[in-house]
Amino acid sequence: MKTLKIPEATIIRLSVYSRYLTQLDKKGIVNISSGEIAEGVGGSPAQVRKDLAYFGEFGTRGVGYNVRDLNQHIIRILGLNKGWKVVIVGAGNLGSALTQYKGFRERGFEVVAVFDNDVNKIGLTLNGVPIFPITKLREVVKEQEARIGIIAVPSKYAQDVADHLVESGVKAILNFAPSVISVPENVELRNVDLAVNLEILTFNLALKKNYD
Amino acid sequence: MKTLKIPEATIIRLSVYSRYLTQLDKKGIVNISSGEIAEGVGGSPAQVRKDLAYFGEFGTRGVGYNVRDLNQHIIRILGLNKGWKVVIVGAGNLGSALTQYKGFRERGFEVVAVFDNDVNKIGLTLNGVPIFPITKLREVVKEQEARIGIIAVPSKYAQDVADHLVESGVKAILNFAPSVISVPENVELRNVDLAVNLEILTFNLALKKNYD
DNA sequence: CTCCTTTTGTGACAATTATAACATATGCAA
DNA sequence: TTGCATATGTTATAATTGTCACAAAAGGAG
Repeated sequence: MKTLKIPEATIIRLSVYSRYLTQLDKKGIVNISSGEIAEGVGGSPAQVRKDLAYFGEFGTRGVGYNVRDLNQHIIRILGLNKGWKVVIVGAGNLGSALTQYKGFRERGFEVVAVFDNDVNKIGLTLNGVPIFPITKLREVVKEQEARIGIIAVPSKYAQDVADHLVESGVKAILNFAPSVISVPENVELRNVDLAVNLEILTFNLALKKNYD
Repeated sequence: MKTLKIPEATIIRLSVYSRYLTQLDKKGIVNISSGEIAEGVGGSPAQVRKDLAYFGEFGTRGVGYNVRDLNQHIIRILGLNKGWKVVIVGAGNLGSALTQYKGFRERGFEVVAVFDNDVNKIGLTLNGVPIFPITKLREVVKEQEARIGIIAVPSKYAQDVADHLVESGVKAILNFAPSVISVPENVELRNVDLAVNLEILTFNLALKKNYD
């Protein structure tokens, strides 16, 4: 179990495995093989085993894996057993949708606050999550001990918001604004560019010329 | 210019370059070097040149690239010059947000319709985009010649919606539901799992143990 | 207890992707 | 026109990631 240099693709797959295992667990399935996992998520058995092998030995030779047990291991590997608190900046369409997104809670994330400048929104709640003015960011982050910030504001404010988040003590940022932002290297940053995903699709369509 | 086997990472970067070039163009900047692009998007000059080299020679040695010209080339490479029409299935929080997301239009995508089962939503519009019942999917897709479908429904309906989209003639699907779905191989599929992105962040935080 | 089947974990190999180095082309100045 | 500075395009090299094959371990049957 050497923990250095894990491919990001492996992390993404582990996340998918975990989701799948959660499903199986709910169905009452107890045991599963790498081959069945591969089939369930669309991959190869060898890949599944290799991904897991980065972190230890979780199966039994000749038998396979215990669904719940393996899922617990993956959840721990991904750090999801810590109950992360998340703040979202931007209560527009996207910010509101993310705040109410059930998929976050299901995976152990709790959105504790949303921030916006719009005086008409401040004081309201989204699904029970309070909307604060941006000026309260630092205070709330400290008080709630939130470690993750999500940026859901227009591009031109993204860097500014990122700076505020960093200054407030957030350790990881998920940026939905389609702009390049920079943060200190002790802060994790990930960009989700919604348009880019469509562009990859159109590139492939254009390449294969099968769009009509 | 051999068009085979382009790394997906290259496509993602091209998309980012293009966004950056659009910014520069608006600022009136005419020329740029691979080094400046690299600095602007956070990469290396060699990487920028290599990415472009997959598709041709767009620069002038000793000089650099013409901003607008290069951007046009990339836009063409990504297939964005075709004015793609998009339908979104699911008018919940996420579907609504995506429908009104300005970033799509800025990159040449037009959301022409949203579909939902909720009778209270049908007939309404989101930012001018009409909401139809799912039963109208095929008809609208055909009529509008939409080629891209976005899935923004709960996981358990995702596969079903995907089947409907494929049956309606859509050639590419962007799936926001956190579930594994399958489509015929002549249909492009891409998954955007919002929780996975947070999980990659927490994995890195957990690894570095710098979250407190 | 031994053999046989099954499925893991791993080490060797192959493919892919990124980095670096360099030769080539361009523009400018003298 | 020649030489120099600059920045591209490309080839070679390195690093990373994925695939494959197989030995090792477990469980069950005889």
